Amino acid sequence: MQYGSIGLTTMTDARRLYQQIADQVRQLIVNGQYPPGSRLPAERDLAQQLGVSRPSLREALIALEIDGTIEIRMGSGIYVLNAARPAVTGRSLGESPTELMQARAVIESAVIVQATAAMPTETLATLRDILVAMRSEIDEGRKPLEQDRQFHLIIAESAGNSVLSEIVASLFDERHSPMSDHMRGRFETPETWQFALSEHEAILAALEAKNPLAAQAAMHAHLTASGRRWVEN
Amino acid sequence: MQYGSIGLTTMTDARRLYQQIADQVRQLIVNGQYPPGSRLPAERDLAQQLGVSRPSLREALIALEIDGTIEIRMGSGIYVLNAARPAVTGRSLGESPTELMQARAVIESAVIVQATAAMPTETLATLRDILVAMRSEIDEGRKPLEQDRQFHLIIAESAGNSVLSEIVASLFDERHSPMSDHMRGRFETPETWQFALSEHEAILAALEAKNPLAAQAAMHAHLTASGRRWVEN
DNA sequence: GGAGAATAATTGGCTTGACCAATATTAATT
DNA sequence: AATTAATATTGGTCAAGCCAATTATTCTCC
Repeated sequence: MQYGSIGLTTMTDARRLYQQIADQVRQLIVNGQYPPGSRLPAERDLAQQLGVSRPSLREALIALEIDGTIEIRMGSGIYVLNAARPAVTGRSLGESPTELMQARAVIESAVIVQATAAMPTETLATLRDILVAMRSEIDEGRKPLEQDRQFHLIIAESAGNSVLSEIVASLFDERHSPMSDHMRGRFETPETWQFALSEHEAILAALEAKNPLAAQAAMHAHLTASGRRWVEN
Repeated sequence: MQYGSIGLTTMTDARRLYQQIADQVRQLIVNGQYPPGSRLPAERDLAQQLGVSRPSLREALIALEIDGTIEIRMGSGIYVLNAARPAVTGRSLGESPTELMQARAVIESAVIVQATAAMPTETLATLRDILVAMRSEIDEGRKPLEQDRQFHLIIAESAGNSVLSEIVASLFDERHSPMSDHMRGRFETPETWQFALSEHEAILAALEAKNPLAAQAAMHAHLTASGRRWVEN
C-alpha cells in the first residue's frame, strides 16, 4: 500500500482506503473546487492526483454515489449533484436516541392516519396474528424484534406510499441496529417488551375501530413511551 | 461484459453491475441462506459463484456495508449484520413522483405542527426575507430553488429535531435533484414558481398567526398542489 | 458555409492477475 | 498441555487490459 501525493491522510488513519478517498473528494466539493453541477476529473486523472489506484477510487465513488453526492455517467464523467451532505441513513442519524424516537413518533403517527382508513380486514387480522406471535415470543423469553418490525411496517405499508414505508423501515432499523444497541449499552428487556405489546394492543384496537385520531394518539404514545424506556433504561 | 452463471439477471437489466450483485446478495440473506450473524463465502468464492469479477463483487459489498447489511473484517470474512433492507436514499426513493410528493406532504405537514409553536419571531422574519428574495428571483426570470429549499428547511429545523430536518432535506433534494428533473423531462416554470410563492405566503401567514392546524393545512395543500403541477406539467 | 455522417478520442465499466496486510488454522517445540 | 512458529486463508489494494457509451473532431455532400 502506498500513500502518495496529494492530500491523503497518513498511515495513522485506520479507516478503509475507500472511506478516506470519499472524504477527500467530499472536501474538494465542500471547499468549492467542484461545486454542484460541476464535473470531476476523469477517474484515471483523479486517482493519479490522489495517489491511489483507479479501482480504489471507484470504490469511493460508489459510496459517494450512494449518498447522493455525485452522479456517474458512463462515457461522460462524474458530476457533483449536491454539496456533500450526510446520507439520511448514515451514521449521523441515530446520534441522538431522543431525536430518533421523536422523529419516529411524528412520522409514524402521521402515517397511521393515512393508513387507518385504507386498512383492509385481512391486514387487521395479520396485525392481530403478529401480536399473538409477539406474546408467544415474550412468554418463551425471546425478543419479538421481527414481530415488532412487521407490526410497524405493515401499518406503514397500509398507507400505500413506498417512500413513507421505506422511511419507517429505515428509522425502525436504525433504532434496533446491533451497533446502535452496542454503542449505547441499552437493550430491551422482557418487561419493556410487555409494555410495548400492550401499547401495540391499543394501537390495533384503534385501527379496528377505524378511528384515525385514536390510532394517531396511540401510536404517538407508544413511540414516546418506547423512547423514554430506551433512553432511561 | 459477460453475464455469467448463477442467478445474475440478463442483459435487460440496465443497472450498474454492483447494484445487481448487491441485490443478489441481499436475496441470499433474505432467503435465509445466510441469516444475520452468519459468514458469507470468501470474496473469491462468492465472485466465482455469482459469475462476476472480484472487484465488481467488492463494489457491491461496499454498498451493502454502507447500508448496514454486512460487516467486512480483513483476514476473517464478511458477516451478515441485519436482514437485508433497502436503503432509504437509494434509487428506490424517487421512483414515483406522486409518492415522493405525498410523502413530503404527510411528513412536512406533521413537522410543521411541531414547528409552529416553537418558532421564534426572528425565524418568522427570516422566512419573510426568504419570500421577498423568492419574489425577486422570479421577477428576474431565475429559479428561486435555494430560497424554496431554505423555506422548507428552516421550518423543519424549527421543530428542533435533527432527524426530521435531515429527512425533510433529503426528500427536498430528491425532488429537486438534477437527475430527477432530467429523467422526467419536467421542470418548474415561472408560472409554477408564482403558485409556489403564493402558497408559501399562506404557510407563513399561518405560522405568523401561531395556528398549527392552519399551518398544517397550508403546507399540505402546497405540497399536494406542487406535486400535481410536477406530475402533470 | 452549413448540415449531417463517419471517425477518433475520451470516459466510465468490468475483468484478470498479482502482491500485500491481517487473521485463522495447523504444526512444531517446550 | 501450553506456547510458539509456520502456513493457509481471507480481505485490501494495485496494475494493466479490453469493452461500452458518450463526446469531440473530421470528412463529405449540398
